[in-house]
Amino acid sequence: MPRPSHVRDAVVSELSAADHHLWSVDEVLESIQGKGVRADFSSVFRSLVWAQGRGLVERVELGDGKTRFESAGGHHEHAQCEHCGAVAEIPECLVEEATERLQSETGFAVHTHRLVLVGLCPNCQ
Amino acid sequence: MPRPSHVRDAVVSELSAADHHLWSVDEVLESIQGKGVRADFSSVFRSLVWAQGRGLVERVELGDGKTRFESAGGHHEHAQCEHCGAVAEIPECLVEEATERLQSETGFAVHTHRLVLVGLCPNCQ
DNA sequence: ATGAATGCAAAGTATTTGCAGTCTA
DNA sequence: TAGACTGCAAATACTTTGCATTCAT
Repeated sequence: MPRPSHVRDAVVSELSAADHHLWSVDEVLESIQGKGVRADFSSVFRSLVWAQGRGLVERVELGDGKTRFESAGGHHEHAQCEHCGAVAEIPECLVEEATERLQSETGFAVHTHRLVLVGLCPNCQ
Repeated sequence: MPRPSHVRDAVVSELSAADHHLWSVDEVLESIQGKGVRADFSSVFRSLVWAQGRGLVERVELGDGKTRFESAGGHHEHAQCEHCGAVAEIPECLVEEATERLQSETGFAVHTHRLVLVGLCPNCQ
């Protein structure tokens, strides 16, 4: 019988609170610790993987070597500032329309995609 | 005065030979070693970084934690098989058209992007 | 007691760097 | 000899796993 999981609870709650905000494991850890939750990196990591398996959160790879997570929900893309690293969310999906065409052209059955737009955020321009 | 750089030469030659093929550092290393070139991982890595700085090759992040390189050239996207890892090239760019619109919507000055389509290749379907 | 969640530490994986040795001009 | 390239090894940076401990049932 499961024992209450304060870490898991805090992690899931944290991500669903800030919709579509991107979190690295460290950020989640610091954030919930700041709220008084006693937790460890690996527990947070495992909670995130667990939540991913349950479809609660999604793993996002921006290509900078750090894994991030966000609450699962409507699909969207991300734009990352190449100077300060800030990430903005782009509500619409730019790729969906093209996947059918791609399937016939390449033979790939495209299930999903990862798109990161890279540039300068308003502050860094 | 520079001394002849057999590693650098071999690396650049290897990448430009197979146009737009994606190479991990290890793959480049094994490939040129197979051709009798004596080389080390770090030399190959540094050659690739050097070539990137000269605009000869581009670094490609597929989001699986392995850095890859390909010869620089016309922009295109990649599709990766989620089962076997095979990568196919997609000649056209699906995003270009949208960047202007994004700039006005998000304030980001988009310089480039990373797109990876993920699905099943013909063999793995 | 049982079984699951957690913390700590160690192992993994891949990239990046320091530095001494090598080699050509 | 000077200066640049190379190889080896160590340092980084993150992610992932093993295992003993803790805790509510």
